[in-house]
Amino acid sequence: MDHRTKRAESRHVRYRQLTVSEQHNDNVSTPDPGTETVAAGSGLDAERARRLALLEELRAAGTNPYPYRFDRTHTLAEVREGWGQLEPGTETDDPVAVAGRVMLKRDSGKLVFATIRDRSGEVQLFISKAVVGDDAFAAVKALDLGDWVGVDGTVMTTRKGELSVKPERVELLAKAIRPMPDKWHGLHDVDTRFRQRYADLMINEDARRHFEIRHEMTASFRRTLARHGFIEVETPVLHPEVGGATARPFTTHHNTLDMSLYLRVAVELYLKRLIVGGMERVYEIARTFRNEGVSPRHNPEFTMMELYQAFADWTEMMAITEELITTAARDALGTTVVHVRGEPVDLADPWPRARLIDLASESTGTELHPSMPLADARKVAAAHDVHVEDRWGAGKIIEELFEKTAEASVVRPTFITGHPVEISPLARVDRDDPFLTERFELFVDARELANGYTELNDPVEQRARFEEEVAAKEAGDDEAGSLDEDYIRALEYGMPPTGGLGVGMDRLAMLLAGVDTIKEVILFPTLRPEVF
RNA sequence: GCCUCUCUAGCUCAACGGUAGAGCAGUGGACUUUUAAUCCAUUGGUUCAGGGUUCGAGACCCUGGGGAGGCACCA
Repeated sequence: MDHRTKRAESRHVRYRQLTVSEQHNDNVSTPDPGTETVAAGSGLDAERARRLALLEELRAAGTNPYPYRFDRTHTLAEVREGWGQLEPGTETDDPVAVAGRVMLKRDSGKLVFATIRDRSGEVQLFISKAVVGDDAFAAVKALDLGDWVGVDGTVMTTRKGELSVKPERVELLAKAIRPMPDKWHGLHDVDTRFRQRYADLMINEDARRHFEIRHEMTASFRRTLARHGFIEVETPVLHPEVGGATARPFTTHHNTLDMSLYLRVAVELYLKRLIVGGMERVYEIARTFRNEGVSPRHNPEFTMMELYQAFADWTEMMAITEELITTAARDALGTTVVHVRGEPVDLADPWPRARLIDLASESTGTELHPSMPLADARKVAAAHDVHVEDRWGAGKIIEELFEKTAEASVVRPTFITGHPVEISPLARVDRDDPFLTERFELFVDARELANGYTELNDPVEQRARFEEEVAAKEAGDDEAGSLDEDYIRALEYGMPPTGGLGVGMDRLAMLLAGVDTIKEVILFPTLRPEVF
């Protein structure tokens, strides 16, 4: 048996039924207690009641206002590609089946113009009463903005040259019960935009564009990493220990195992276990959770791409950082030029490198180095109004000084390098300076976008560094990690020389999309629950 | 967590302390090449919630709630 034929027939039947039911439209004034009460008045409730009543009429006439499928032959972009060059006033016999949401409707008596949109674009429907017939035309007139329709018709252009599909049949694919946001002004209320992302996406072109860019960026990363021989892996989200980053975790509990678990704050320690195991090049695009503040640059859950490469050091990590990001810009935007604070920045230009201690020294006017006496470092901090905890060493104080005095001026892409050992418990000591590490952070527009280093693979030294963290935690630092015995055991099996990198995907998406709040690149940002 | 701002019709926005309004959407009507179609008519409100001041509160004050920005913390 031929399903396709049967389906086409049944669609036709449904359509005819729909048009019959639409004749009820002429009868709204007919006494009908139920309809009368719901149709009275306006406002959201009345509008929903009106459309729900319409649904019941369709169903009563045997029409399903929510049919199961529609077979389309062309996306709207494909229609535009195929027939975009038609001269004004051209009629073709080229058949297409297209589907989309009704975005605009212009009723001019015996003609209705409707703009429909699918994921790929918009095309106008040119619906003629003479072509579709009286009943079907009434059904078209009863369509609401926001309804989904499927159309069989031919391609044409109007006298003014507007590319259009001239339907022979219009099938309702899904009835909208709730009105769309304003067709001209759109949806501005930020609360509503983030809570009802579906409404935001249907009406705001920019919102759709941000997430297309984000998708292209992520897809580009995967392609670049594949070219370099990296394997994508998935490691636990639920961690028995906190580690891999200095951050406050979310805590949860497993009932059957009766154990506390933490939502991961990083994937670093798991990925390096895989390097120990010999996987050589691994990465994870990892949803990560930090129980900290919410701000235009911070969401409690966010996405980091972390990669680890055996036999590489930090110099290779800087090179791949540049390649990943410039390629992603090219793939997502078609250009490597992005805008930072209104100024064009070409990501393809070389990214300067500057040592963190040099920038901090420059901005404070004092030579700073983690080997300096603690008292001197504290003096500089006091002079710059930087709060200092008793347990902090000179390295941590220098980092604070950098953040307070120098970070804001790093606007163009810059690798900040050479972080003090004290603030880099997993990074390897600089081969030329025992107080610094072979580490870098990429800053753009004063925001940290990436962080990478030559990995510490000496299990004895790693244990000592962990013990310092444990001491810090006991001294009251609730962001410090704990001692991960299993990770030390892994290192004891031997981890090859390794370079590692983490990239903040949300922040990179912000840079590419040219937005200044992280909520614009997270589909469903964390919000307090809505009260209904 | 603190400070500031903000919340009015489904959406976008008005309203000096003095009868809550407009545009869009909706409803009824006209129109066979429109482009946010246009034209005529028209429905629609617990002004976030609860108190208070006042002859009178959308507006002023207090408390609470949502959101935004800033600070703190972080990526």
